Amino acid sequence: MKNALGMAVLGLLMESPLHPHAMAATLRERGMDRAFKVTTGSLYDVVRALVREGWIEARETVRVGARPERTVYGLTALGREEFTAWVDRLVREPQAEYPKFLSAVSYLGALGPDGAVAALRERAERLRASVEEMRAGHQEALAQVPRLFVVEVEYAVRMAEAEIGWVEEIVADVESGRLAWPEVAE
Amino acid sequence: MKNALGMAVLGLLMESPLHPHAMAATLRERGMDRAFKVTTGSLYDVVRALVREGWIEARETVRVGARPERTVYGLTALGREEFTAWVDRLVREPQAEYPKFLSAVSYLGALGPDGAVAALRERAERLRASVEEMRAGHQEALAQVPRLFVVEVEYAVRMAEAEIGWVEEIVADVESGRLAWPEVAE
DNA sequence: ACCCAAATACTCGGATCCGAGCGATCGGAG
DNA sequence: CTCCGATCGCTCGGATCCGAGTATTTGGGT
Repeated sequence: MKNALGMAVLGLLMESPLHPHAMAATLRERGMDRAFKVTTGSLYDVVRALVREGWIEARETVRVGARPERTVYGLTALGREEFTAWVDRLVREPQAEYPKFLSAVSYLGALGPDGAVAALRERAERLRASVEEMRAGHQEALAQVPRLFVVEVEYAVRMAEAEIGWVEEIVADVESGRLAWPEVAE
Repeated sequence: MKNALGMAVLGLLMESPLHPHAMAATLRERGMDRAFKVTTGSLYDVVRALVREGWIEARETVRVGARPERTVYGLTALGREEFTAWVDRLVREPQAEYPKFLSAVSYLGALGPDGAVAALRERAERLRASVEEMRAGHQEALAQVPRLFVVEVEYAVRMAEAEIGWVEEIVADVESGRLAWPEVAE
């Protein structure tokens, strides 16, 4: 089990049994799709994998009207344990991840000083917008649920702000010449 | 073309034609494998994709001794253009990404206040170690190449520091009760 | 009464990812 | 000279990912 979406599924089933379509709907409704990429295709794969591991199990398959059957899944005892173990592990151990921006920054040189400054400025602008949006959503959410349930938004905001700070610093360094531009493949 | 490893390949070929195995070796030698996940399997897929797009082309296939043939690839004119366009786009537009930690934080509640504090403390510790390591590597690198070529390490360090800051703040908030723990599925 | 948009619920297959493995060759210790 | 481990360079196939498609049904507007 690699896919973090699996964790979201376990998290939902901690509350009550559900069928896959309902899981997707609930995740989106709660805005959890900001933390997990929830695509239908993957979801069904993930559910199958969780069954294979014995962490969830089919409870019943019901048919409402003449729509496709719904298979309702529930947690097993093992699944309950694995869920917290999973969360614990991901919190404890930083994973080596490869954000696209990190890759792109490695080749900042290719843009030339002016190109780099322009692109970085635009990024900062977009980041500011997304921070604004997240903040607003967070405020709204806080009116309805305890802070603990939306604390991940605070994390996302903080990270975005740190990135903005770094980007602006680099822009300043390029403009002041503190970040020299050796001649390089253009 | 989604895979950022493709960008790394183009970046290398800006300097001179190479065969896949040499690309992997060079990337690792230069420590670029901190920005790109470089696995052999993916590399050959990526190279094939770049050929399909017409961004690189086979230049020759040579055989040294009786070892497997090496196919040497070089950039096309199109590839040259696409490289900078690619970098530019990734710098300008923040991508929605889904770091595992963000997912895990969404379920921090499942650990209980004490469990959460313990896990977060360990994370902070590990992050501090990795910052230390990055800093050391960066110093060493600066002695040999211009800052521009290792500026992505500065970014990584900055982000890690921001994360440490956030983690420590949350720990404090939990301990002081500023982050309340509604009773919840355990 | 009728039509169309949205919702319901899932399947399918192509694209991608990636580690294990493979067959060969080279360098150096004895 | 000969054996062994490291290196060379790549292939293969399973696992995963995921968007587009399918087929029905409900609901609201006219």
